[in-house]
Amino acid sequence: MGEQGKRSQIMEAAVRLFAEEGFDATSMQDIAREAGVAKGTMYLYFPSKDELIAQVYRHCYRMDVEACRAGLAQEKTALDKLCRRLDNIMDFALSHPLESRIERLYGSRPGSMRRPGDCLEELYEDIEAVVREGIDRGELKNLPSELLSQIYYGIATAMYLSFQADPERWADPQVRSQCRKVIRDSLSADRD
Amino acid sequence: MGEQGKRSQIMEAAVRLFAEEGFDATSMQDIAREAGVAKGTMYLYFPSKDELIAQVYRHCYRMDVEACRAGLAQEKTALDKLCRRLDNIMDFALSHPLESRIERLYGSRPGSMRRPGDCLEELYEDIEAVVREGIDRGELKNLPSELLSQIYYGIATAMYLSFQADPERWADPQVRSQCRKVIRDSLSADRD
Amino acid sequence: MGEQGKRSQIMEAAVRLFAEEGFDATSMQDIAREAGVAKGTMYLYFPSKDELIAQVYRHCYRMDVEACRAGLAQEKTALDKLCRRLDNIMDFALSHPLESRIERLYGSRPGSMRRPGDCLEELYEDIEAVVREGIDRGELKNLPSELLSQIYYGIATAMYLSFQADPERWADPQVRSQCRKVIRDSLSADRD
Amino acid sequence: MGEQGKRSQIMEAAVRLFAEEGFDATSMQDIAREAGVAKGTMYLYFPSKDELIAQVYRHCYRMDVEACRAGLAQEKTALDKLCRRLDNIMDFALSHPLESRIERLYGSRPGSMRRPGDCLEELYEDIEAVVREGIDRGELKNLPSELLSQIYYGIATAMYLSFQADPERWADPQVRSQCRKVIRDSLSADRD
DNA sequence: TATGAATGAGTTTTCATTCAT
DNA sequence: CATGAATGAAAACTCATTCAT
Repeated sequence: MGEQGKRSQIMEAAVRLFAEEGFDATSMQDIAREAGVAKGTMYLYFPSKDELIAQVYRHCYRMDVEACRAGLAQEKTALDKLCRRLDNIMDFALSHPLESRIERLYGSRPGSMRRPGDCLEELYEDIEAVVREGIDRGELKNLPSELLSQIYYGIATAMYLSFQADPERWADPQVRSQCRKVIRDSLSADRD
Repeated sequence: MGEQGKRSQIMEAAVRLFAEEGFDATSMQDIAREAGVAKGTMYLYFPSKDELIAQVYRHCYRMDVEACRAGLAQEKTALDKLCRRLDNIMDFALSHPLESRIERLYGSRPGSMRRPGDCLEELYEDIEAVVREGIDRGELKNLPSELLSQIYYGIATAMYLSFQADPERWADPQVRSQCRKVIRDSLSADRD
Repeated sequence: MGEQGKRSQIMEAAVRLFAEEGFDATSMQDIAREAGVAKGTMYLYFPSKDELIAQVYRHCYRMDVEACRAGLAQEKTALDKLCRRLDNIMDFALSHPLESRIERLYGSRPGSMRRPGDCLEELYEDIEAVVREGIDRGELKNLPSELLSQIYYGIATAMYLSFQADPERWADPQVRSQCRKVIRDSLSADRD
Repeated sequence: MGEQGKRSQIMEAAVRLFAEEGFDATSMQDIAREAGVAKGTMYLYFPSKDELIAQVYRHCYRMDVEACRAGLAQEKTALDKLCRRLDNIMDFALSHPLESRIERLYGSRPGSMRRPGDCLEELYEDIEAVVREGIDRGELKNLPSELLSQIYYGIATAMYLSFQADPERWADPQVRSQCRKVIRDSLSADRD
């Protein structure tokens, strides 16, 4: 596991340490030690610590995006898509706590907004497209799609934080359906 | 504003810089320069950078707690209280973006969970008490109070992030009532 | 005790702290606190830390010189004078351990040789005069007086260090006479 | 001399500066400059200034111990051993004035007694064993062995300080024999 | 490609000294 | 006289980055 190259070793070590200690409290030396390579080797694969951080983030982010898109095509309504995606989000977050932590740490990092193409955009755009469609069809509340997407993510994050302490509970089908209900209730338009 | 003492000057400079650059990327020297005092002066008022960070955080946190509690007593139902509090949260967050940022930065800081009595506890406990009561009365969804509180905060945060770009929009009464409706829909129990 | 002036308070506090912690590890602040005066007050009585150290040393040194000269006039032979002086040295050292420590600390301080008139000179000159006379009279070994004086002091210091742990033992008259014998044996010329 | 490694360069520079300026008055920067290396390099070889001091001391101490033990086995009586050792002590001290100074500085350092295994123990124990044996055999004065050892060291130190100014004089065989006589006279028991 | 010794800019912190009150 | 807030030079130590091997 991890021996298809020095690059992966370094990335995995970095994910582990960054998630546990934070970006600033982790030195290049720490990562090199954890990865089992020399300090100089780090710079053969990553030109700088900043770039390593960015690539670690992008790595985690890509895994998340991939996982979150699974099976979305099968769902018809916007709410079904959003609920399906909630499952994906939770499954990923609970099975990849380190990568999730990295995403959150990076998102709240000052200065990260400055790097274009860095942050969450793809995830948000996916969601916003679905949300926009749902609003247009009258399925979702008539609020700015950007706001509604944020709310959706806010709820998903809340659930992740809550289930994180005891990931087993999320496996319970009844719990999942209750959580889907929360999503539906918050986002769906009044019917009648 | 800010000349009633070196201590305040330093705190205000620290709030500004920490919020903009993060805790680690801001040096004591930077803060001293921004505050217009000498490096050594910092240590007359704060025994270490760690302690400065902690006190800056507590300062922001206290302002937030105070602001969020305003007028809660007048509300009767749990939902009314939560909606009133949403107003307070948004008003504070939009009028004190730096302090809000500090709160979020500190909360996601690795290692900050270790200092007991530090983090968000008071705010969460306030909310959880209301939520628990609402659940008991059948007013709110029958979910773990801790989860429901997280969801409430998740939605509030989402709204803050969304309105942050254009704080004026939150002043619109129609927008506010729509946002309250989201809170109500997500948290309230099914009636029948 | 110590209230005949700020100056004395400061000196006494300095003696205590310098003896216990050393010159470098004791800050002006520490001394001010111990003396119960403000930091600035220190500089009304001593122009600098270096000067305070020098004056503290001279104070201890003067006490020592005074104590060591007591009763010397009554003794006739060089050996009697040296033995009497040994008593004085030991009595002073054991009853003024702080002052003795200061003297030793200052003596081994690098850079202290540079200040003229600082170090031990008076004590040494006293002794050397006696020693020289003793040599001339054939009473003491025919060695350079400077060497013999050093040896005398070396033995006295050794005794001080040895009795320091249990000062009571020095009160025993038999012990004292044994110690005098050591002095006599080492310094006196062969008789025949 | 000194180019068999950075570590030695640093140690030698440290010995020089510590001996001349003292431990506290010598900064890591000073040593780095004297050794011709960068500040950071110091910390590749010594984890802290305290540790550097301790290792410098141990280095000097070991050299001393080694030198002082030479040829002791050949001597039979306690007095012969102590005289032979006096030669060793003087030879080492006069040929290694820096190392000797370091030993004395470290010994009189406040706080150095706290590090166990640090100070002079080995040297003292060596001597005390010889002294104890000499007392038991009636060869030396019947005084506490600890006191007699101190006196021996006191005399040796006195001689070192005295010859330091003009080391050539110690080479004179007549001088040496006179000095040995002082040792014999001070320590040996009365014969009759 | 891989190493790790070497660097030096930058960080936190201390403290002797000054000076307005 | 007395104070103690303010200063800034200097110290110990860290760490991203380079480069000779």
